[in-house]
Amino acid sequence: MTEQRPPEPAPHRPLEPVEERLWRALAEIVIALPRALDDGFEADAGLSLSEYGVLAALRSAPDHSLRLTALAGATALSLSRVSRLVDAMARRDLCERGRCADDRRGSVAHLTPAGTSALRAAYPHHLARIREHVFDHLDPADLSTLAPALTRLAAALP
Amino acid sequence: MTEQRPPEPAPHRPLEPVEERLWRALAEIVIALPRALDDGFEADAGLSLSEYGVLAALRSAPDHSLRLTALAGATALSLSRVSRLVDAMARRDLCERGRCADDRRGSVAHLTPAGTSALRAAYPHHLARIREHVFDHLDPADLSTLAPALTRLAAALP
DNA sequence: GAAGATTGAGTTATCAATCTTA
DNA sequence: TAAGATTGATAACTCAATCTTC
Repeated sequence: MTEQRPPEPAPHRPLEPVEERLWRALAEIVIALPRALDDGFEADAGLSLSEYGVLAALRSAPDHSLRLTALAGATALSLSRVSRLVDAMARRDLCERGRCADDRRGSVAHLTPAGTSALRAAYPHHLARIREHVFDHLDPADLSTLAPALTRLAAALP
Repeated sequence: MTEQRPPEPAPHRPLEPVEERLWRALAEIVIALPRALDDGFEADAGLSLSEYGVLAALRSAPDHSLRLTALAGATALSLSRVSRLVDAMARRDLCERGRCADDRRGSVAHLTPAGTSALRAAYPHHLARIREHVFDHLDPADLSTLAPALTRLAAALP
């Protein structure tokens, strides 16, 4: 009975100190960063962060249009959230809804000129808050480690 | 007129490509990670992530008690959210409310034995999800860069 | 039956106003 | 006046059920 075991079953191994520190920081970031970024942005820009995300996703899509499912994927929002959000934004003429040509189940959101203007007007405010709350506190030398690591993390999320 | 200008006023300088990649990943993480961690955790553990955070904060506090403002700080939740959450948890006997001895404005939350049990029972589930959604996707060699960088980021949040 | 989308119902989170004590 | 906390109103968000089309 001298059979060798692996150190410990992976899912139950407690966090190492460095993992614990990372986890605490990440937990605080996911809770507090959206609040910090949103705080004042809506007042300055007339858009919530989610609305900004929708406009930005449409802006960079072919024909400035996306099906709702694709929009949900691009913004990481849930489909039902996107459906309601696009409704509200269409009422404010930031985008318009349409039916999908080749698949009649589909709904498409399309960027309007007013939406383009709103996005352009909001951009400097958005940028300023990202710098203020994120990049002003990061060492430029760390970016080349952080970017791929966080990208892998994000890619693994459902 | 050959006067030299700084490259550009900092708050308006657009994101560098590496910054853009980092920002996109971070944006996805703050939106999708809480969902991913919460998904199933409540069913497995009988606690929401916020409730888990409250219990964990109380557990590591002197006398297993914290004033609500301190609890809000420790969990990164808003004070009003904490007030309601502690109410709901007290109804389930996970913690109890008390008045502060030396400052009669203050409310204190105190961990109960049932709260301690719930925390202990939830811990392995919590740990498993953190490993599954975070550390399984990070290179251990990056941790020593990531941990301090994210800690600085978190520390700068309001 | 499965995919895309919508909707009703319920939960979670925030804001502003308020109350009490310092 | 300010700090700690609570609460009513409201917005954001999710879940499950549903409808339509594939």
